[in-house]
Amino acid sequence: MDLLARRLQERAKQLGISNAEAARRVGLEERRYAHYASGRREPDLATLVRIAATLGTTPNWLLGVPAGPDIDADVSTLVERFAYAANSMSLRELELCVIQAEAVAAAPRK
Amino acid sequence: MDLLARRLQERAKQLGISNAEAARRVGLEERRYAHYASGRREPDLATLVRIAATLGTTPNWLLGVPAGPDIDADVSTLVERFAYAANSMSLRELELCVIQAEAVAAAPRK
DNA sequence: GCGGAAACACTACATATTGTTCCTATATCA
DNA sequence: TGATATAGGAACAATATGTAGTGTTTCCGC
Repeated sequence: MDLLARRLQERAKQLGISNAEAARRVGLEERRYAHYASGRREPDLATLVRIAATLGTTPNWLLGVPAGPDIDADVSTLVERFAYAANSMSLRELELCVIQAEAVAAAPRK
Repeated sequence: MDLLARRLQERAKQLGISNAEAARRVGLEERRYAHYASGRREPDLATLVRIAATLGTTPNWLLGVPAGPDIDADVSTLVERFAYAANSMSLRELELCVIQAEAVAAAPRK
């Protein structure tokens, strides 16, 4: 399986949507998107960018390019997801999410 | 002119090399690379990644994807706070925070 | 149990796009 | 002048893509 395909599957799972739903959101025909998600075909660059934007990720992540040199890949991926989700929130909601996260970070470890 | 083409030209200039030299470094035939650098053709995804790596950039930059999806200053400040808090969390905790944030973002507005 | 919708895999083919070759032109330098 | 390097145009065979048809499996309401 191709890396892009795995990432598309993974991202859909993260968002809790089916590939067909992802296709609809991106504005592509189901079958066409299914080709990308199965690794049989590759999208052109403009389509890649649109898919990444719609799914709340970046071409870098879809193509398996590490975000930063020193940063932990898993952490930065999760922070990116948060940053994207932040755009769909009101400022107040975002603030509450951050407060909650800071509380989690400050919670005593066992 | 295509964006990728402009970025390739810009990057070559930054590195102080010709397009032909860039082609050699990436390991592509001059003519083929020249097509990318002129916007007449698009590379496949694997080639794009290789070009980006060789030229010391990323697919995101070559495709013009902004570093951070957020634009608002208040939003990016809060995201930064989150990123800082993320360092004090376990990966699992961070993941749960992100899932929670995504759920908030996806919740219907009144 | 049954019908229908949804998701996904496989095949096929006309079309569009690419990789490559051949050719021309300009600039630089020995 | 001759040699070398870079850049780009035109054209064609090879390749990859978009789309359609078909079939299978799973799930859900009745």
